[in-house]
Amino acid sequence: MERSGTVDKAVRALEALREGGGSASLAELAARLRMPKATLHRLLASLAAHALVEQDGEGRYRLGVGLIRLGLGAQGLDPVARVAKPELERAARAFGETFFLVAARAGRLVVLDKAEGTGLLRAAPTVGAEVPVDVTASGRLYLAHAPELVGAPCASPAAQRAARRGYDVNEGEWIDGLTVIAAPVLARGSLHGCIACAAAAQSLRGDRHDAAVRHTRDAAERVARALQGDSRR
Amino acid sequence: MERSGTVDKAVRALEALREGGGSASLAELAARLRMPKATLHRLLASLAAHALVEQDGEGRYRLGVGLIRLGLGAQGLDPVARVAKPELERAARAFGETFFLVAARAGRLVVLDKAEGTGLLRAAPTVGAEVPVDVTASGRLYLAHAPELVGAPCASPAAQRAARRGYDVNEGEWIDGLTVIAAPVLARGSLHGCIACAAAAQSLRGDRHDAAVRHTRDAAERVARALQGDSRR
DNA sequence: AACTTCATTCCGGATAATGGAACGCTCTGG
DNA sequence: CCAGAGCGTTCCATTATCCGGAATGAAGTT
Repeated sequence: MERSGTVDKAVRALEALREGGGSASLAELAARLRMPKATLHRLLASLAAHALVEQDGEGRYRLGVGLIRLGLGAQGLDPVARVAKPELERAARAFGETFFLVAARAGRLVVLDKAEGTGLLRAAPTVGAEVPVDVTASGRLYLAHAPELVGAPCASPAAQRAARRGYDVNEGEWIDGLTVIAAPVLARGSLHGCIACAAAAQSLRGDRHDAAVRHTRDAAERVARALQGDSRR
Repeated sequence: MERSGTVDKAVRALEALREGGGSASLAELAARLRMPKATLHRLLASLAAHALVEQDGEGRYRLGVGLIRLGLGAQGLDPVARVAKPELERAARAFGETFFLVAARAGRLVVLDKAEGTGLLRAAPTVGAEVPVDVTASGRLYLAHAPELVGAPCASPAAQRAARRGYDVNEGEWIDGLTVIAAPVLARGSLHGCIACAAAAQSLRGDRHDAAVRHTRDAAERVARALQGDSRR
């Protein structure tokens, strides 16, 4: 697959700017990316013309509002993310913990959206971040229902058990102290994503655990029903 | 300011993909952008390598998850948007109408974030979209407090009146039937943005109008206080 | 099996990206 | 008050690489 070196460099600049957090000077960025200042400056000038990057009062560069428009556009055009958003917020408000949507895109599992809980101690996943397949509840549901979407040959016994039960639980396998409960969004015979509830392990004991399972499965089913009814593909 | 033609074309492709809504084939995109298919294909190959675009099962292109990460990253890194988000949601939930955040970026007014109301008839601004300066409440507040940020020489009398009052109202000047109430976020002696409440004109009569003003000014003040306290610039 | 339509690859030529060096500017400290 | 360091920005000869019409191969469609 033939590529364009110029575009590659421009995207690397955007990602470096994001990882840096806040703003970065041209010289800093050039050093981090090992690019000549002149080259980088030309790329940033084009990105700035479309507002994908901006410069503050005295020259430093940061990500621009054009990216917000494109990013929210991508989210809004995604059928699953669109119908899941209100359900995530509803669940987060009702239960007080963080709910998020995970789906397979380009062979990887990513967080498509989230609605954070209300507690002082709460899970805060990064939207857009990748999630591992092997050690997560969402990953196992994908292994069982659609292994080809995450580049896996077949499902493990544990994954098949989770699929039969209709949800899966992950207690500290992925991140120590974090419990995640995930339920599949199954519509028109295929898996469109997973709704997951994440919280500190202590917050999901006993009754709270059962309630979390209920809220998660309920939200996943609502999203599935909305997808069925939605005429748009 | 010297630019890179290659990067310009790549960004134009992204924006065309967003405006098209949903997905587009290579041939469609090439026709819309008047680019040779081979050229466009090379650009998209690079964008796809970074997940800024994706291809569905049979070749069609759409915006990718990498853009969601970059876009929400840009929003999360913006100090004003970050502290305003919970206040927007709180106000929208409490009052039931749409609240949004407007700020000047690169000499233009743009919607940085929003929280939609609950009614069936509700305002739904596009995050990232530009807002005119002359015919909006937020625009007048900018004219009065920081005309240089929106490329204007001086403030009109109407703008100065709005600034003295501490908020401004727009009834149908911008969009027929739409009433917007805006209040400035003033911190450390300068204007960082405007919190605005938007609804159908009929929904903001009498008591509701006064309540909307109260909620809007309250939210703006909370954001301002959060900005003062926040040590990060 | 002929035809259309699609994404993708090829390759010689010309364009436009490259990057080291120089510029103008604002600080900083002697 | 000026030398120096740092910044973003511009210059320009070189050449890497982007360009794009044409060719390819794989699906569908008639």
